Amino acid sequence: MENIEIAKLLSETADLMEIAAEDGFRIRSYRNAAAVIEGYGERLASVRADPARKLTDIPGIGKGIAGVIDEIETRGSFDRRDELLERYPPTALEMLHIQGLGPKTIALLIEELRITTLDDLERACKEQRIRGLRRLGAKHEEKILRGIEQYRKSAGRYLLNFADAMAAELTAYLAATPGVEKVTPAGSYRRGKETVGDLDLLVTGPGAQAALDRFVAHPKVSEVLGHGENKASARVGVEGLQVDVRALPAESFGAAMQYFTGSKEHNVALRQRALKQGYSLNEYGLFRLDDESRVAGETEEGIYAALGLPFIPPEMRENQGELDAPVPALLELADIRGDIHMHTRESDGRATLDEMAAAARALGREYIAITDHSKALAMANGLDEKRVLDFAARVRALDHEALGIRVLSGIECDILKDGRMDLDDEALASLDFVVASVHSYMNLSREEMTDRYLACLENPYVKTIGHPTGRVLLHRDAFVYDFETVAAAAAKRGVAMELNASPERLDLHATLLRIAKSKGVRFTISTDAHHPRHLENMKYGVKMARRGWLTKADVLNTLPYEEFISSWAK
DNA sequence: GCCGTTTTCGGCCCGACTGTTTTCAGTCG
Repeated sequence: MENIEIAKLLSETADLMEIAAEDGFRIRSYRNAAAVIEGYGERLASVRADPARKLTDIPGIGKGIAGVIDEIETRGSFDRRDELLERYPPTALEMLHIQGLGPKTIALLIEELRITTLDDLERACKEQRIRGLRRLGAKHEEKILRGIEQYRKSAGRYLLNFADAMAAELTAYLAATPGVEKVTPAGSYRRGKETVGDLDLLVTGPGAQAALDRFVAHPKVSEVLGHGENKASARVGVEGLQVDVRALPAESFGAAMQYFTGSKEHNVALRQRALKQGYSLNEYGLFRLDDESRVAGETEEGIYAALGLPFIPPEMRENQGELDAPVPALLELADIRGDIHMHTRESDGRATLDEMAAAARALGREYIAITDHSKALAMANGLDEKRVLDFAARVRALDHEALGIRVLSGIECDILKDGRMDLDDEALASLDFVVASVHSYMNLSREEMTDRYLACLENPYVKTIGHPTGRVLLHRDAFVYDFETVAAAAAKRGVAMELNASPERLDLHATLLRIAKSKGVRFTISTDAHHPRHLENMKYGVKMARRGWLTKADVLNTLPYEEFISSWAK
């Protein structure tokens, strides 16, 4: 079994244990073990197979969990999980994803009202049966209904990194079929959308149809939805992502790529343009209207060129003016030189400064900023003024030559409710780089939140605004405030805005990037890594930047170290 | 459950808000 699947079983069981009100520390151990396993660089199966090694050598895994892993590897589940699943319906796990519902309330709902499905729960709220329960009232009914709505809205969507991993695995698998010449993902995944509903893979070559047969036989396929000559469709993995694989002839491969990459709106605009020029465009090619002869279709470039257009990068294909504007030289991953928002064990990260630096250097970064949380985030063990000063001195004393990478001392400082910084000026002045972020009071009124950001921009030490809208994909909506006013003020004050590259955030998103750019804002793109492997998420940030039409010149951490530092001088 | 040791048990576990209370449990970050 894969590490990720083992981790999932452990964290699900931790959820159930919470509903069963078991010991909190034990639950924590399960969660911690799940996180460790998910991030472990090697399959647990190979550790188990090696007589010279033990699972308990892995920090976070002791005798108990090691036994559980053995059980999982031999029979796919373990006793404690099975017992809990008999006591609680599977929906119990789903209910935990609803904002405002926690384990105690869920246990109460199941025990007192026999609620087993989301529909049950919705009905109970509407029939005002929740308010009869201990400690619960009318406000809870409203809150739960809102939570159910939000949850349903996000169901069936998947984060880009999840789609990315699945696309990589299936593309490699299909490409290994004899006679397959090309396998290319299309759809919203190729456009770099932050969430995707399904995954489209296009296959060409004499072995394309054999690839369809191989696809439906893939061990991760859980349900075949359709399997014909030219298309196979299936749900993949425990998560149930729908994947469509299409077999295509080489002569229309480019047309199919264009067609299936979308967006629908971009394609409509492109077809209208073709008609005006005397052509018809469909998924088989570009054809002359008069004699129906094929003009292009083998490549996407050929189609755009025949229509008198430059190649339009997939990330721009949203019908947001891309057919009428010059195509900018979009940012590339290779342009990125620094990663200037990340965490270590000083607050809520999982690795040390040295480990983060080494991982960043391995990815080719020239500089990083360590930006742990400030003290307002007590749960993350945020730094107070004294710890900040100590940390700044420690970074100054580092041997950057020996590290092979420049390390900046930084902080992700909380923006307090009224817009003041969580740390005093002396502490902020001691640091090289200050990211200012909102982590509390997220439901302020539009005016209050706007004023809060405007006040924060007055602080002379703030260099960039971290994850400026606070959205968490599939989970939490963006804060409400006057973005244009704040962006204009940031530009005026010389404060950058962050594009947070974490696949759970991707904040700012494309539309806001373009608005901010139009106001003169400069950007930083950072991973907000809490683990060395998160540093690789930079690619998602770059994707989003491209969706926002950003070029190298818009992004400060494309600058060489010395220029990056001096770019903040006002 | 795991971990660490001035080792084999005791520590791990913060702080604020919300909604329901009438002094606090539940949830969230």
